[in-house]
Amino acid sequence: MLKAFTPTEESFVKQSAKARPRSATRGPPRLDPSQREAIITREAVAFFAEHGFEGQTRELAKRLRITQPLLYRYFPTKEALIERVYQEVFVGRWKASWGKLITDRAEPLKSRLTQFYREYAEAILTYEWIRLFMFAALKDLGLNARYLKMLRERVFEKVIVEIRAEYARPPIAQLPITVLEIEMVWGLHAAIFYLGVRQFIYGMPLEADVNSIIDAKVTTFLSGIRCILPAKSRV
Amino acid sequence: MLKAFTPTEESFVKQSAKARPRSATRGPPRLDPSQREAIITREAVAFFAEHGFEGQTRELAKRLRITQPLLYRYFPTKEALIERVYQEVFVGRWKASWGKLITDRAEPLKSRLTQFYREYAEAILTYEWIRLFMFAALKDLGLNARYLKMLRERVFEKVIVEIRAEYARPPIAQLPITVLEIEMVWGLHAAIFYLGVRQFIYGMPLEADVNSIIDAKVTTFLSGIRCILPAKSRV
DNA sequence: CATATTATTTATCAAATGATAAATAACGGT
DNA sequence: ACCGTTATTTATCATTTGATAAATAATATG
Repeated sequence: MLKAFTPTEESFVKQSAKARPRSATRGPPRLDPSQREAIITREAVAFFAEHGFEGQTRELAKRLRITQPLLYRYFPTKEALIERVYQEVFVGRWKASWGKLITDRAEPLKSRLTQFYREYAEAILTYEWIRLFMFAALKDLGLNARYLKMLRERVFEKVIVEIRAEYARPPIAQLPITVLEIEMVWGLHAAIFYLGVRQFIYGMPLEADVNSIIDAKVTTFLSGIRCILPAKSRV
Repeated sequence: MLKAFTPTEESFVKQSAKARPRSATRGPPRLDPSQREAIITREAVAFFAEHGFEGQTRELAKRLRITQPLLYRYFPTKEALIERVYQEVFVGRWKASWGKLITDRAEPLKSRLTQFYREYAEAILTYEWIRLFMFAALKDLGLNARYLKMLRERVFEKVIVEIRAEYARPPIAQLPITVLEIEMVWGLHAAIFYLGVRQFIYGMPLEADVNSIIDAKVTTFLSGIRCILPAKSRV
């Protein structure tokens, strides 16, 4: 049974003039294509996050209160819809401001890192992001390789550059990033990501506040990384 | 032991007397049921680890060089086969000796922890274990909830008990395990598990030796946990 | 109101997929 | 060497599932 559509949903979109009292069991009438597409995308994000990409188009359509062939008016294939979901979540939730946040030496290093990881955690520690990322990673290595390459370039390497500068170590142009350094940053990243795994894949609610955990992890990270930085440059 | 036979393939099993030169394109003839079942299980572990549990029985059969209906002679349903895979990997690779290893106070605490996590890492940091665990977790929360409950009881709590004892803190019967304590142990566990995620889900080879990483993580863990242990008991 | 446009549905296809039943053939016992 | 047992295959079913084409109906426009 189609549960009578909710007020919070798309019910009021495009109910322009006549306040048409549609038959209650029926979905909304002819929506504007751009609206419909947005609605489909939004629901697809939630749907595939829950069921994985093997989730069936018919079930997705049912959740949308539309028929399954209508999906194919907006997306040529299921794969195209999934691609759109990727864009929406992995690209759309990346904040362009993060690069400058990390490298803004007007702020103390620790507060920059804390701030960045708080924002990053807020972006990725969601049911959708974590599960979709894991589903995508298990499905094919390509997508995640791209994402993690970006993460390394835009975050990991920048973080190490800043740390080197902070502690007066040789710049990476002079002494390339070491395995130990990158491993430390991976460790910090892993700790935060794993909070999402615990919550949204293992289904175990976190007992502590995320921001406190992040603050603690960043502190530990910074105190730990001093031990493995390369020797000071003797200028 | 099931894996006792055959270095590489099932080719030589049961080629008893006559050394029958079967047509090369054909699979082996009538295998002993217990052997066949073991072979199917072994291949199913690899197959589902690669493709997830939506992997198709026909493709699995092809890899086994048998026909698909033969699978149903050994396992009533696909679900039963998956259940067997769970058993084989998650139950079968758990070592009963770990409990005593952790609590054996004849050994120093640090070497006990290092030894345990080295052995545990050796068991779970495999393509099969990591991916199957993640597939299972994403599919339904039930299985992993069971596993993680076991992990908490048989490892996490024991570790905290040992640490409390080592540093002369109140026993957990007197002062229950705190959120911070369990969070620290989770963190250590996460770090090790994430090594597997990087390798086998993200497809990024590790640049450092696993044992060295574990030693370092255990060291960091032990130095970090002293700060968050409850106050000493004043007896 | 009449008509064109098009968002949406209905009907349906073809391939995939888990599962079953009957036919076949390899092996062991006598 | 024969024969019964049974491991294995062949043939096939019933759903499921991504996708397409045609029919329907809501909206805009004149």
